Amino acid sequence: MSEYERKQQIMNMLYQKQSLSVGHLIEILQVSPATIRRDLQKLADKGLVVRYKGGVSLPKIGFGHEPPLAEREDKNLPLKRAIGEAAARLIKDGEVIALDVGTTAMELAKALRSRQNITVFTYSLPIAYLLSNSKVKVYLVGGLLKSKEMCLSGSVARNTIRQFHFDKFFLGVAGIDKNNGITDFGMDEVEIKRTFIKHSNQVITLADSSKFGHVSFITICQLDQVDQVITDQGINPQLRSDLRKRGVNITIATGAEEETNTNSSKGQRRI
Amino acid sequence: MSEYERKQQIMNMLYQKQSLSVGHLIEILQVSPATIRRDLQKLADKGLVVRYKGGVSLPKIGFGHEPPLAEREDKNLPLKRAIGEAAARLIKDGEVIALDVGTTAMELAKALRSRQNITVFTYSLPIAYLLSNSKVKVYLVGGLLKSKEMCLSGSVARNTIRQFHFDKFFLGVAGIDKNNGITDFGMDEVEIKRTFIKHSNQVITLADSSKFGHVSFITICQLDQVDQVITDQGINPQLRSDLRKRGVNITIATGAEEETNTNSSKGQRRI
DNA sequence: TTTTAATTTGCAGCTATTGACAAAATACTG
DNA sequence: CAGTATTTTGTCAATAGCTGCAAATTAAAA
Repeated sequence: MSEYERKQQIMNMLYQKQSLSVGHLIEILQVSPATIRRDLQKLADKGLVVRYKGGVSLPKIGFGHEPPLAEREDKNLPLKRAIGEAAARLIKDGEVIALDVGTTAMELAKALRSRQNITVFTYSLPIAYLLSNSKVKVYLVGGLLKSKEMCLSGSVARNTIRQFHFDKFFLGVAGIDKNNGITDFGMDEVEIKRTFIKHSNQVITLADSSKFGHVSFITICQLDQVDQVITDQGINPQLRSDLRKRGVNITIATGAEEETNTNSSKGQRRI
Repeated sequence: MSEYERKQQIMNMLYQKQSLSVGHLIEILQVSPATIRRDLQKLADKGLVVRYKGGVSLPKIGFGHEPPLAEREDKNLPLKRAIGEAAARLIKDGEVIALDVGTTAMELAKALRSRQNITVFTYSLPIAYLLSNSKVKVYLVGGLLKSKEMCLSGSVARNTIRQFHFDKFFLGVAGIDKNNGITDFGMDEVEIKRTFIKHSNQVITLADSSKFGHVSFITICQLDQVDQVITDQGINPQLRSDLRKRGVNITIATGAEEETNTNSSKGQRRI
């Protein structure tokens, strides 16, 4: 078995068991301890696992488990995480929400893993996977699977959505602009987004500051159809006041409430 | 064989095996290592494969999360694979089929990865994921996500299914018995299975020999609603003739047709 | 603290890969 | 048709990468 396959298998097993001992891996993969440790070292360098003496585990943030989708690093991730956490605080017990595809929506999903009495509708398979071993009730819309984005689309998807009404829809976007409204690329996804908007009580847009003033290919909707926008501190004050003048309710996610006690005290120190 | 043909064959084999070694490719394609490596280099440049020392594999899209089902070893797996491959041979170009959840259906899905012009409907997320980077068109029904089986269920799922009609439904079961018919456990899944049966032209049951004479909790349907049963050589001849007397059309998958003709020069159905 | 276990590091052997170049096949041109 | 250019393929040597062993180091436990 090649190094690549070994790493693949380690990650697969980790997603199932959350943590693995080096000894166990030696038995399973039939290679020397040194080799396993070198593999784990490399995975840890990429941030895919957390190393501790005697084994590895998936990286943790707060309580739940870290996402399957940790592959590529996104330098805006901390911002997106703050936005996701701010968005999660808007969701009250018992609500039924709709969740868009994309990394920002994924961050919101992560923040929801510790919640209960929440129902999430989504058309994103990664988000459905992420929430599948939590107490959140997950509904997936039907439809044609788009392999690149791993999301569902088409008339089947829209028909599923039309059967329901959601308390809140959390919308991910490519661009938000005072003249051109909310824009995105990808016709299939835009159709789904519009359908969700039509069937939701409140539309809450998740957009990190890089999205402001940017215009993408397709207009999803105008600004007045959006009830609230959540973004990060990086937003240009000029843009912000422009949008506020247009009646857009903008929330700035500070991400101040950092997990100060995450990996303090005993056991499990990072290597 | 031209470079183009070689690349096609490499991709086809990859869809079946997920990863290949350079050495293996040299044997199969009968060219020098340098040539294989150049081919793989070009494929990797286009993002069609991921290169690693000693071989290649299909790129992991979205989440590098292999279904839990694939992981646990199943000593009946070779039998199930033979059944899956036999079932795949029943599927003709252009057909729209429905696929059940479970390991046997998963083997059928694996056998379909190298096909094209096939449309698959399923309520299993692992199967959808497996087929997502192939040329098969994948539709997922909507519904409530059951985290244990990673499948969709409930009235949303049934309503999605009711909108369609399928050429063939491949049914996985827990038990098949001459008196009690086809049985399974799990109310939610059984409801889905029944709905698929109602909307399919042909019902083909996939059942390894251990399932025969076994009765599970819930009756899915009687034997006369099933058009064909595919099983392995291990089946008790007595049971088999009993069922045949009842008009059940039983196919024995031998698994004999091991890759003998896969790479025999001009076999090449499609390029 | 001492003891024990896990990890890191350097080394040697092995295998895969890369790059340069020549040979062969193919396509193009007069 | 011959001759030339272009592309593809194979060979070989140099390089880089992986693995297992064992010694040295470091962290956890008693």
